[in-house]
Amino acid sequence: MTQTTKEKIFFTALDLFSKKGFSGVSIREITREVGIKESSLYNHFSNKDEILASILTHFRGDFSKTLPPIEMLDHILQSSTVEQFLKAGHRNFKNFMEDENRVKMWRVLQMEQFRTPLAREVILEDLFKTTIRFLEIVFQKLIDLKKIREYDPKTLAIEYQYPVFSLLTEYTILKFDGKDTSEVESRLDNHIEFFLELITIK
Amino acid sequence: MTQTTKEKIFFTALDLFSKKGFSGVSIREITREVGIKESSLYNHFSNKDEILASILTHFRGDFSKTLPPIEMLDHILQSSTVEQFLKAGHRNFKNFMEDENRVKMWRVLQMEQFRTPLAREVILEDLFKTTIRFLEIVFQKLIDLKKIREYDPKTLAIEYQYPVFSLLTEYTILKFDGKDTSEVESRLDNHIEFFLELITIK
DNA sequence: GTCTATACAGTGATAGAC
DNA sequence: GTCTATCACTGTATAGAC
Repeated sequence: MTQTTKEKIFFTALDLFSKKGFSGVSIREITREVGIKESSLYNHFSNKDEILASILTHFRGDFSKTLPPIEMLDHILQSSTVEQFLKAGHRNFKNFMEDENRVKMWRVLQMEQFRTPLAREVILEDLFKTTIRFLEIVFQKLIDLKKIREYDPKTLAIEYQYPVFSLLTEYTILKFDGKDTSEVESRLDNHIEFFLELITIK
Repeated sequence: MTQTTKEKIFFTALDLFSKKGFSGVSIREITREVGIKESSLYNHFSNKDEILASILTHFRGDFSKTLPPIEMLDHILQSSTVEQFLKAGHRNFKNFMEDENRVKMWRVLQMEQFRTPLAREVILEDLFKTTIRFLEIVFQKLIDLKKIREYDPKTLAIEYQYPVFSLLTEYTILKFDGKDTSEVESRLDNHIEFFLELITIK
């Protein structure tokens, strides 16, 4: 639990950025919280923008580990039912977002999306494109395995994943205000049930 | 086309906020662009926060006009097919977002969602809740009219609308970078087709 | 790797003349 | 309703001692 000064700066900045936005937080405020002088910060980060870039890159690295590698897919898909697979994916992502630092990174990503090109890249490439491409492969394989009905795999990927993104947006806002999230969570369960029913061969 | 000073301040602030975020824009920058002195701005808005509140309230009012009043629903639903109804709604919203000021307000909303309680309220209440409640009533009526298959209307509302929100997020980012949006647009068309196929009585 | 000291332009906002 | 003048403070960043 012993943090280096650089780590302290990183997590303090993450916390403040996620509440007030990048431009709403000053170097003075970060260093005051960390307990060092402004000038000391520049021994660890060359400027304020580099702290933000470091946060976004960190999120990117973390997120890339949530999807199982394509090589393992065949094995996973053969040894589990579609329901098990989708629910495991759901649990997996839920675990990912249960880390409060990930939630903070998500908020920073949302707030910086029109100010920072890297934020847009992470949203478009990592969140949207990579996830959809992965699911497209999954559904194609499930069709080949005759585990689900024949359907355009990309359409299935979008119909499955896009509601999840919106539900996550709603969830994050509710959580931020400390409001009840049980309805959104049951909507997500409901969505998965609905989708399973839809693709199941009868 | 003759704008009052207050309007000039409003639209200049909207433009700048939508690019740099609220905290990234100074009163000086706004007034320089408008062509007045800083002190003159305070004759029209009591402070910087009031300009933001005015922008969010404006969006709220505009958006509330996009959904037809419930009293007219019976007439509309009886005199059109489900396909016509959904596609008209789509066109309607597309027109709404073709106004560049609305796009800017949307961006401000996204960026301010964790800094400004009013932004969260607009997203949760106006965008999510009101839209879903409206669609829930629509689908219930369509079921009663035997125009679509029997299904939980709230689930249908969510399955229809939530992908639209995500597609809109993606669309807005692509537009901001001046990138090609034709794929996202065809995904939206595809989603509507998919959903229509799903609820149609065969 | 931390500190003190310093630079200096930019911040939101107000008082009061015209 | 606009201006000039001014306020006290905050912004990022650097130089150089320890």
